[in-house]
Amino acid sequence: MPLGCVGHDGGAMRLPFLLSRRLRRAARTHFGWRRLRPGQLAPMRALLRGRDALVVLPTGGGKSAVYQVPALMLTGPTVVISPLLALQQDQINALNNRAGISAVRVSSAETPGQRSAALEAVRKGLARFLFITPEQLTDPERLAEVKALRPALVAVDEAHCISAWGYDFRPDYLALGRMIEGIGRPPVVALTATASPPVRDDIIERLRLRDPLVVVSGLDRPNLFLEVTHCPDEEYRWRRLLALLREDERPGIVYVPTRRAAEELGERLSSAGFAAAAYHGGMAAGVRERRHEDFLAGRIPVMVATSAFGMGIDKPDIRWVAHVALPDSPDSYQQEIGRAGRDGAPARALLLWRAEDVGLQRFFTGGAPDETELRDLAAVLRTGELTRTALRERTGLGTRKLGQLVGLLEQVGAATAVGQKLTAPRYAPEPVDAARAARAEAGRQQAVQRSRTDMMRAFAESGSCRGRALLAYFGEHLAHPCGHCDNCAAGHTRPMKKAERGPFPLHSTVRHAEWGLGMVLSYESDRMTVLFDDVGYKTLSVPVVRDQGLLVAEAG
DNA sequence: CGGTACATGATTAGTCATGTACCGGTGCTCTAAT
Repeated sequence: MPLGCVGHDGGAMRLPFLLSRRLRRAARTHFGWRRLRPGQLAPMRALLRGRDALVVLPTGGGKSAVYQVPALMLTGPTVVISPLLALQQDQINALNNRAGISAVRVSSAETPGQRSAALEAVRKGLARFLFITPEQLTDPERLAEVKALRPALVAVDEAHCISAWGYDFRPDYLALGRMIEGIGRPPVVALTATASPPVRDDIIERLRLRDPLVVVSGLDRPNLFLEVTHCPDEEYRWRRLLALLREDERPGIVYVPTRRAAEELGERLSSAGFAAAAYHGGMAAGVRERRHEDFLAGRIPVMVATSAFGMGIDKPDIRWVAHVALPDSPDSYQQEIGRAGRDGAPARALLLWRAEDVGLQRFFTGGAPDETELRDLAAVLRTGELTRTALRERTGLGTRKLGQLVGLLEQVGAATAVGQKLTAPRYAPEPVDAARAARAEAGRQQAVQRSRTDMMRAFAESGSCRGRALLAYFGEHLAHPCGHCDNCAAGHTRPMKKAERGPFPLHSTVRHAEWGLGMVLSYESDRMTVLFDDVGYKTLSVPVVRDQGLLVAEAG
């Protein structure tokens, strides 16, 4: 057992100074880290005291340390819930390379024998970290095995996946809160590099965090120069990309919206004499792995990729990130450009966009779910407890669609999980009402997603400080121009005067007759941006708001 | 939702306008055939 193990009620827990000292000592002894930043220490102290935490720290800001250091001071193993097997493997290797620390995992990549060996190692105290995916925890047996290990801490890595993937892609993410309760509900820490206010709310609600300490730091990246160019056509976009490649050092990442674009642009760049390769989710696992490694090792200096290339790229010297299409949201944009310049040296983020790019994002957002399919599914759920396979047979729905519809019905109280089976809860609404409510819920989610795309476009079209606009989106206020964007460099931006602040304080709550409650995020010349719970981000004219009394201040 | 690719038709030689089919991201897991 490592030095300085403590229970949640240890006397020293109440003294922040002593606690910080012990955390620093543990960080030095076990990991060789000489200092911890305030954004790391505060959540670590919270966890040791038994309090939940949500930590938003940029890539390379030492997120893993936030759970790893307290993990070694607690009397029990830490369960790390992490979305990608490749990412898990990297983290496990990193931990196992430290003397005296051992991490294992349970996933589809292990044989049943290896899985029980891993659990046994944790049970005996030989391994301190157990890595696992949400999908594994849907198995009640697996859940019970993990619970029996009596974990002292749960870390949810890349927690924004709950919001980004839970609703339509990996539905098991939505049930994480219940699963964590199922393994005994120790303190929980959620970690991510980027989370706008609605995403934070989603994480807190979905994980069922209790009064979490929320720590957001380092969203502004002064060494990252933000540039946006509107491209009237594809030819112009290509020429601007070539100019970037000729001017700038490697390595760099070009983000494209489709798999085909990744392959085609990769080829085209190679033919133009650049050492470029493509990366997307449709490639064979072996090829993907090799390209990932080659990029990390510097053998592929330019990667042309879809959003599949991202999490787990632990490379400090990426000199630029270019977007050859408008990202679906500032959330994705921030996440993707954040991979550049992690070493602190100057780096560029170049967005080459066309208005035509928006259509694809609209498609990805999806349309309204079918009312009849929802109603039929809701009715079938009322007949008893059924597996997903049985549900697919009874309704004729595909795996993917079934997952989406079940997720929606769960949210309106018309579906619930019992072990691995699904059914309607006791007081479930009538199928007709359930279907209507589920459609409304889907509509709300899609409205919020569309508003994110609108904000991304507004960011691209903006003639004001981009750093400030991006931070405002994430609910942070920057009084001065950022000084690291094209508009600042062109001298278009200046500090905000008091008079430019509008009629409501920043971050105060307001009510709109139609859109309901919202939070004031920013003022920019005579426009203001408000984030509404039900419809997402909206930009309003301050004079109109003033003259027509569109918004009313609300307490809270 | 909107772009691209290709077909069609009006015409008498290649081109152009219009119509239409098709496509589009992110990963876990288990199973069955080699």
